[in-house]
Amino acid sequence: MTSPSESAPLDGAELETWSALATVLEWLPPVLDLQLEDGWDLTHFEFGILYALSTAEGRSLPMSTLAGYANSTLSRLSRAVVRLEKRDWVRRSTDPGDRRVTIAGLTDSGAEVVASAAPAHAALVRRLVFDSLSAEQAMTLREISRNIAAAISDEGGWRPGR
Amino acid sequence: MTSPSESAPLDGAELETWSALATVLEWLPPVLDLQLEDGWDLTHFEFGILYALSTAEGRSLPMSTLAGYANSTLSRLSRAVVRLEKRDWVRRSTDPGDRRVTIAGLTDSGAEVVASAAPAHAALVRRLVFDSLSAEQAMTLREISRNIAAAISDEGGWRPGR
DNA sequence: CCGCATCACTTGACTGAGCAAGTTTTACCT
DNA sequence: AGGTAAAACTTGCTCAGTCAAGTGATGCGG
Repeated sequence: MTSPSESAPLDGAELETWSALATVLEWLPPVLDLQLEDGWDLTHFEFGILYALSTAEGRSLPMSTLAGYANSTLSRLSRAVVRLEKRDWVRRSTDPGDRRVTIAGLTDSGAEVVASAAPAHAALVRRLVFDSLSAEQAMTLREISRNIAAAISDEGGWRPGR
Repeated sequence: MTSPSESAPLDGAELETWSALATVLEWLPPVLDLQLEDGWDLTHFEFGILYALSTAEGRSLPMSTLAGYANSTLSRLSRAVVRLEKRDWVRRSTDPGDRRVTIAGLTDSGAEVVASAAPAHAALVRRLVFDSLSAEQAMTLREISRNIAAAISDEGGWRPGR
C-alpha cells in the first residue's frame, strides 16, 4: 500500500492545481530575476547575498553563515562573492579569531546598491503576489508553503547547500 | 500613488508569507529534479520534452510546438533534443511538407522511459504537494497559482521562450 | 519568377552552477 | 606535544542555458 507505484495518478482537479503551480514555479523566479538583471545587472542570488549582508550585524558575515542564509553551497557562494568583490560591493577578509573562516563584508557602494534595489524588488513581489491575492488567500498561501516546505525537508532528507 | 517607490514595504505577515513561498520556489524544483536525475539521469526539462511527445499525436511534434509546450526557447530545446537523440530516446526528421521544420519523434525506448518515470514523478508530486494539503487548501492553491500566473502574464508582458 | 524579408531552427561564445579534489587552519585524542 | 581527522573555504572540470549570429527553406511583392 505504501509502494510508490501504487499511489493513484493525479486526478483531474489535482492535475489542474499542479499545472497551475508548476507554471508559477517556472515563471515567477525568472521574472523576479529579470528586474534585478535589467536594473542592476544582478542575479537574484547575488542580490540575496547583498541583502543578507545589509541586514547583518556590522554588515558582514562568515561565508558559511551567509551560505546558510542564501540556501547555497559554499562553492556557489564563493564564486558569487568573487564576482561581487570585482565590482567592489563586497570585500573579504579572514577572521583573525579563526583563520579558516573568511568574512564577507558589504562595502558602502554595495550598501547603496541594496538600498536602491530592495524597494523595487519588494514592490514587484507585491504586485505579482500580494496584489493578486485576498488577505485570506495570502494567509492560506503561508500555510500551504510551510506545509510543502516541511514535506520537502522530510522527503529523502534533501537540503540545499548541504 | 502608483509610483513603485511609494508602495509600502512588505509588512510582517507578508514577509513571512513571502519567505515561506520563496523557500518552496527554491527547493521544490530541485527535489523534483533530483529524482529524475538519480533514477533516469534526466533533467526535469528533458523529462518534460519526452512526456509532451508521449502524449502527442503520433508521438511526435514540430520543434516549435514542442518549445511552446515546454515553455522553452528553441535554442534550449534544440540542445536538449540533441542530448536525447544521443540516447536514442528521440529522433529528428525534417517535415516533408515544410523543410524548414524539424519534427521530433519519441522512439520506443523513449516511450519506455516515460512510462517508467512518469508514475514515480507523479507520486513524488503527490507526496510533496497534495499529501501536505487539505482538499480545501489544494483548491485554494489552484486559485492562488492562477492569480499569480495571470499577474505574471500582465506584468511587463514577459513570457518564457519568446 | 526574382529578390528580399521571414521563418525555423542550429551553433559558437560565454556565463553560472555542481561535483569532486585540493589547501590551509584548527580541534581532538592519547 | 604529535599525529590524524575535520572544518572552511577555493578551484578545476564539465555541463546546461542564454544571446547573438549563421544557415537553409519559404513566402510574397512587384
